[in-house]
Amino acid sequence: MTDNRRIFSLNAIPDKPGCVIYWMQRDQRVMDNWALLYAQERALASHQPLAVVFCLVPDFLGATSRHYGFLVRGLEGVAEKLAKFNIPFFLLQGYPQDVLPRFILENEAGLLVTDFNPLRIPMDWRKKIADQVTVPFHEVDAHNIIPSRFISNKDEYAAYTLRKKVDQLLPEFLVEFPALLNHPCLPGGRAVPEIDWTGIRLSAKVDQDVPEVDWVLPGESHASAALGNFIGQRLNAYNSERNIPYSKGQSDLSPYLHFGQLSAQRVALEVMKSTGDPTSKTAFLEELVVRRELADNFCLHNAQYDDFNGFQPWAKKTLNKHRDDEREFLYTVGQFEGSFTHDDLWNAAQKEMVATGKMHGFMRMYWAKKILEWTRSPEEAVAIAVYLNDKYELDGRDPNGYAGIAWAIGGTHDRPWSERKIFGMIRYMNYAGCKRKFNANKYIMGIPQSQIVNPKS
DNA sequence: ATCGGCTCGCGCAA
DNA sequence: TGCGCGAAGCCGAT
Repeated sequence: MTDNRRIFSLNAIPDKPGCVIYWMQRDQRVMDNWALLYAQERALASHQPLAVVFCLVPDFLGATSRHYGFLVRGLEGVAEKLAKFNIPFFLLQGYPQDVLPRFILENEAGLLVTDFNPLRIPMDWRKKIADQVTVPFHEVDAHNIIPSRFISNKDEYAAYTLRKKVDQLLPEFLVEFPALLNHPCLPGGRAVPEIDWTGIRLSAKVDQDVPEVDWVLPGESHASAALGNFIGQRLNAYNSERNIPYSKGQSDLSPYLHFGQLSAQRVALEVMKSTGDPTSKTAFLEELVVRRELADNFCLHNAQYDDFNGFQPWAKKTLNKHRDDEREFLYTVGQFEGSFTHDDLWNAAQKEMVATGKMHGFMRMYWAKKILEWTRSPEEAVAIAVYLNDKYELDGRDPNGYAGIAWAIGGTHDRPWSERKIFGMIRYMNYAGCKRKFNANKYIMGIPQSQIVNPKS
């Protein structure tokens, strides 16, 4: 049974007979998916068919072919896998509010289920759908181990305030998943369509200037293999290697977690089961659980999560005080995008992101803090960091990215430090500090070359 | 090499 | 009301 603390009603319509539809959004996988499990549970209880639907929006929130390719190839695997469970998959093209209500009517649905996403646009879609449909509409948090709406009803001040709640609740929520069952009946109203996957990829009206990458292969079977590889090969050294940007010490699972092709709960279960250095396991689980779920909490409760106005009062005050400080270097967004700063370490991090779709976690902090230092205002810095992150990172448009940028530029979830130019009391980082931690030149020399097509001017 | 101070707000203990 | 504490910081003193 799905824990009812995972479920949130998006409208007050009472139960109705009819098939169950899972509108898949953020959690694009068949296994280990609480939203799908709940939808099947409800369908079986009322002897009804179950269908999964995904709405592919025409411009996908400014995503590029890099993201679109990863998404669509992953969905192709979802459709194949669902078919083995006798669950049909429908791909609707258009905005949810334009295509989903009609689909629900045509299939004479009795219940609509979706997954959880705290970001502005998906939240707005949910609201529009809730206003239009005449069936009960339930959201299931399939992304967080401890459901975001349940663990806290406010914008947590720092990691330690959420960590306490995580430590307390984790044993209740970090449980094995029940098996998805072969579904006994198919919806009668509508034939399961053949989907022209290649045609969909080629016809997408997305930015074609950022190519797909080949170091990380999309889909939940590749995600599962990547998890096994990390636990078997690299988890043991995670604590000592994770902040060395050329050492492959990180899990590299974030693209899978972002697209929901891998469940964080599955990752946590497998890491807990593994034998290995306990310090590494603890350090990894801190990032996977506390940091990741803190980012969802931040976006859920702070509507201005990608904006200067969303910073803490002390941070806004100190940044305001230093608005007119002299900047030694000023760059345009195009100069940042093309890696044309005076700082070879910064340029290397930017090139890594452009070429691979994943900048090393430690470098993301340095990268964002330098954008603050080299632009005219914190507003401009946030806008540039968000633009570049969302365009090039495979895990762009994710709460983790917004929380990370707010941490680096706006001191969110961090503490004040001693006052200095431009930064005020926001934690400072510099080149010398990086050199103390790792061989900066080795990182710079190891970055693949990349080409920017049509940078912003 | 290691340690404390930097500075603010929280949440808990007293 | 006091006190401990906080993602990766830096800097200066020992």
